[in-house]
Amino acid sequence: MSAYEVLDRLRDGNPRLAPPTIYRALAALIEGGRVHRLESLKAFVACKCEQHRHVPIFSICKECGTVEEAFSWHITNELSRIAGQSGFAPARHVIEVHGQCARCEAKEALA
Amino acid sequence: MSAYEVLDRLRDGNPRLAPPTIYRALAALIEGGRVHRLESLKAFVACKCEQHRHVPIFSICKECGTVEEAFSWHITNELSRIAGQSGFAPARHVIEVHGQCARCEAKEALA
DNA sequence: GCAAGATAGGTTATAATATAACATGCAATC
DNA sequence: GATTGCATGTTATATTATAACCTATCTTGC
Repeated sequence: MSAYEVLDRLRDGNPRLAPPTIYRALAALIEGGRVHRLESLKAFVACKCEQHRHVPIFSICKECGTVEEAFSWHITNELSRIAGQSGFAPARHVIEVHGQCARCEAKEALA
Repeated sequence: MSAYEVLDRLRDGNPRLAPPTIYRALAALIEGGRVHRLESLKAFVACKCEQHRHVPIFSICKECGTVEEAFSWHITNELSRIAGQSGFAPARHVIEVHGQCARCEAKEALA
């Protein structure tokens, strides 16, 4: 969902709502780990995990737009290690994989 | 460099240049692997590698904006494996690490 | 209680990023 | 030379995001 889609939805009940309000709310939710920003889509998703403090790995279907959230300490650590080789101190990871979900692949195979 | 920074530079020699021209050129360069888009910065970098067909891992310094490009088959494969667990077919990976580069850390330690 | 400052959220305006839609020109083909 | 197809130019606008300022509420010391 883009920030402006959120805005449109909330405007139904609250017609004076403006973009900064949305962006501030999203910033707070992201801060708290309840929402993630999908950088490559300029969009936002609710965090689906119980534990809101991991590094998320997103699989994004280019057909239907469905987003799956996964995580892996192994990848997070390995990524920190590689980035850290030149003395870089990692603070935030962005990991997104674009492709096609199982459902859309099946659909395409039929056609 | 943002698309509009590129535009401003090229406008010096070519005042009628417009955004779609820049975006089309960038799209072609990205297609050819000569340029990458930094999704989390809405910016573009020239690919510094000889071999323009790998999956890049970017380390982005939040102080000075310097971007380092690395790669790792291990991470790429592991990421494909994890995304693929639910039948997802990976096509494009976005891997970006934000943090502080060695130089900026040193500078901060002095201050 | 009340003035002074701090803080959160509202509001207006605009900046920055990106693309749609249409126009033009040029080359290849017939 | 007309026709068609493609690349690029051009205009306009859509989309995403933030700056700057305003207002109300809360807070702390007096």
